[in-house]
Amino acid sequence: MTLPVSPVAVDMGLSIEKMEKVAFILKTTAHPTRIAIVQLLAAQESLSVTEISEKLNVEQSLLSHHLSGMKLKGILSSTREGKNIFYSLKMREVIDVIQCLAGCTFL
Amino acid sequence: MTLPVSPVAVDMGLSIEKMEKVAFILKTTAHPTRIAIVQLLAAQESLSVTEISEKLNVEQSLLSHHLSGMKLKGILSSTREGKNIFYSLKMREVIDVIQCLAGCTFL
DNA sequence: TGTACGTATGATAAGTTGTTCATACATTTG
DNA sequence: CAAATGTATGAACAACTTATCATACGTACA
Repeated sequence: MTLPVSPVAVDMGLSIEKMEKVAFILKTTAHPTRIAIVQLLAAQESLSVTEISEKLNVEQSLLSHHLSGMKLKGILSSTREGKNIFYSLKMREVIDVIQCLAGCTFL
Repeated sequence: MTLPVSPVAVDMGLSIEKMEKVAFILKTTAHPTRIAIVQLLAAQESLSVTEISEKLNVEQSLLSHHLSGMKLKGILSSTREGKNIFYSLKMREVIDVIQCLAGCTFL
């Protein structure tokens, strides 16, 4: 899981540490449901769990697991408003990452 | 693993199918060693397994598994030259994906 | 206060990925 | 053709991720 540190590897633009962080973010995003969540929140500023659940047709508990994981890892943020919890995109860069790949003609 | 298809979900910029493909590529890239491989091949055009193994200080067999996975998934390509096999980057878009995230100030 | 609604959490099952090791295959060279 | 070198492969296991279920928590409102 971690890259063995070698003197040579360090000299490569990205530090070992940064590669690990990038991998971490990629991993956190690498799932169809989570990509859909990002897409939704790229267009909407913020949405409640129920709204997301309905739009994506994903069961509440499973969605909640995805959302809290993404929050934990800094991709989303959330605030409560009464009974609802609204999620929104914190790390907006992931939109670009997805757009970049989505733009590939061969996909 | 797959996103349940709902009429609403379909109307979101990226099709379900495309989200799955994007997720697939992200997953294939989401590992420190594989990010390092991409970084190396972004700078070098092509490198043999031994060269990569030495630069990254990763054991031959493990590296081979990573490389053939990435090849299978269309990210790398390879050609034999004598005893050596040279790998190079086929899907160059992944460079941008990594660069994009690597550029995040907060990482 | 109790009931309903929205959301989170924890356990567990199921599936996938990463690692290691031993071994096999391909190519070159003696 | 045997030995050496470079690379791939497959099995076995460990580590992680995803999905599901039951249940708990927080808030509003009768």
